Amino acid sequence: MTEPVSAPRTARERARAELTAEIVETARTHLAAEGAAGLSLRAVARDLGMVSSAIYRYFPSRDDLLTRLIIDAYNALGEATEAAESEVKRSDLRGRWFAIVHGARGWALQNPQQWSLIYGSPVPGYVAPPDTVGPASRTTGLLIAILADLHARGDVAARRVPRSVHAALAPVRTAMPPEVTDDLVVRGLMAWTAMVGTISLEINGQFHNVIADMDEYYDHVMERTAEALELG
Amino acid sequence: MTEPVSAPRTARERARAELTAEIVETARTHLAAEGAAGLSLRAVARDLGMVSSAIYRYFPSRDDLLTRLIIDAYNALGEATEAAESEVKRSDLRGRWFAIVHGARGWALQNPQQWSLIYGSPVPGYVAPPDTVGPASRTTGLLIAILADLHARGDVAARRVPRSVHAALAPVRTAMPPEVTDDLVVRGLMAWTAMVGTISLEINGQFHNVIADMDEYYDHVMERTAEALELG
DNA sequence: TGTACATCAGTGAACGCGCGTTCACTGATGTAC
DNA sequence: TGTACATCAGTGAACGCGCGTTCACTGATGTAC
Repeated sequence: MTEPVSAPRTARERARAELTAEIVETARTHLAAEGAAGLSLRAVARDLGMVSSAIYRYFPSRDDLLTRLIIDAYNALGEATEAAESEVKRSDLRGRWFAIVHGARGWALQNPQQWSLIYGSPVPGYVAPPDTVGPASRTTGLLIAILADLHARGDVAARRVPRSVHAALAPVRTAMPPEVTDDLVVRGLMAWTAMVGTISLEINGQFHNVIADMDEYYDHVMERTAEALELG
Repeated sequence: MTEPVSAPRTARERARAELTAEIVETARTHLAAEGAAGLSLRAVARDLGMVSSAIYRYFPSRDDLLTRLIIDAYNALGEATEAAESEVKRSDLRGRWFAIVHGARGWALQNPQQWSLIYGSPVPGYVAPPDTVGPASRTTGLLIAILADLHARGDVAARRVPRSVHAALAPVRTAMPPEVTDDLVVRGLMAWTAMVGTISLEINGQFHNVIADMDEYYDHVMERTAEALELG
């Protein structure tokens, strides 16, 4: 995922790159099984047949390993949604939306703990370093592009938004083409919340004994959300 | 919160009730500070000046204490929303909706860890016993009542919903008056998801550097959600 | 091409910590007659 | 009202476990001349 720029030359460097990858992969397996709170350096080392202190040659602390997992998770989700979205004709905004939301849910259901790592409750005592910001915005970037194209298309109703709300939107606007109307920004955020919220509630089991067939329900809800975005 | 039905008679029973309450309260404080994963029986006992094994006279295990905290959280949220909602004129459906969503967010911001306990990622290794079902449905019950009243009012557009989605809704329907249309059920679920999703994302810090003024934003989003529900 | 030195990976022992849970025990409180 | 017995709360020690991190060391790999 976040591989070094130049290919490793010496045997030592090659071995180092491979072992780092193995540590991350093993840690990811443990994460999937136990959750972030249960991730243990000693357990990872044990699985790899090394002594626990050896891990410190590769990661200075447990938190750094966690950071790596978080960045990888953002990137994996980003790749999943980008790959799906890129196969759709640019002019088909609705199709692009569905590619994103289905790509995201598919990935989330296959990697629930990784999803929780990025969209669930923060790991207690852990503070995310700024390196996570870039990967985190890959998926949201796809949605922003749709909003921009939607605005460019021009035939979108733009409701007025109160001054106070306009002011509240200032931070998101820095990541967005300035022409996009406040109304569209709000609808985009609500659509995003609907997607993330629905996926998270499903993963957390909140739809048990509520919805029998989540595939159908999700599809229908995302359909309605697309309509609210006027994706046609 | 879940106090015994009959008042305690003997000194022993009174002391027991009081100490149980103190344990729960101390545990809640620890939960607020460390999160569910960091909740420790020994730490609670230490705070109360008892030896760790003494806790076992009151709770058979850590999981039982957690269960108690979960039930209390559901009840506290239920009380917060019920209290707010009950002050609104019955015919004012829009007002009732706002009372619920503001009550919920207010409680959540004051008790973020308790919110995460019930709507966040499940505590690893913990399985919720069926006792939590009743308290869990207090707040949702308020929303269902609004949907029923909305339907009774009669002037609500009811869009057709595909057969497959109708089938997916079977479980929720068992907790709802049968006249409520599929369309309204879906809109209710989406409104609920918007509320829980927005609050959870806020608590998890996902709106950092996105929204400057969450009060304004939340209010506006809930306004739009009320419109989608046609609450007038 | 060969040698001398520097760099690095992995070891094994240790530090210091915290946890949930069990168990035999003491002493106080409650109950039945 | 007083006595004998049963119930219960709290103690203190222990079991067995796991964790993150540090440190001095060995031996292999890489680099400069």
